[in-house]
Amino acid sequence: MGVDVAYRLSSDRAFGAAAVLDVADFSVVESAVADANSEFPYVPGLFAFREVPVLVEVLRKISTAPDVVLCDGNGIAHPRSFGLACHLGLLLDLPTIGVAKNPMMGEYSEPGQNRGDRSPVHMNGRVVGYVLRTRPGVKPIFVSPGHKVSVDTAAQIVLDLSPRYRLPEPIRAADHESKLARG
DNA sequence: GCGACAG
DNA sequence: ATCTTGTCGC
Repeated sequence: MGVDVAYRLSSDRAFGAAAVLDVADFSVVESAVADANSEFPYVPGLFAFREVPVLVEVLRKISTAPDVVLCDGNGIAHPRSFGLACHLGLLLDLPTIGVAKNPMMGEYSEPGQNRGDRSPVHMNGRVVGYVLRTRPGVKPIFVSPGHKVSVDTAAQIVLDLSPRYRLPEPIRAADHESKLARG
């Protein structure tokens, strides 16, 4: 499953979406959307307080039990080692993985140019995530565990769920749904 | 103190 | 993230 939130700046509303996919063919099995007023502003490090509320709402509408939830943002690769994916996972008691398009924390080196190439992201001498190349020659993504998933498993799952595009299919699907709901 | 800083 | 038109490429 993938989750994402789209905003309508002009009307101050947030549209959360969740999409459950079948790993066999990446088809969308179930999806749902929910909207709410965006209460909390975007503050780096406090991202969860902005998006978790509407995401919890939309997940209440999903009846399929997901194996893992991919979130737009970070997991433990966070200043307080507790990003959006950690909040959502602990709150719902579900395995979660953070998938960010840009780095926020940690030290890392540029991964190779081939699909699947990755470099560990270190924080205080610990590996908190991976910079993962999902498409050859394309900007890599930043993967870190949210809840109940190891660093290596998180990277492997995300790579497996990104067969064709830079971002994993579940997140692409959720992003699409949230934007449709936003109008 | 200064700079960096997911979406 | 959002606001926006066209444009280059498979």
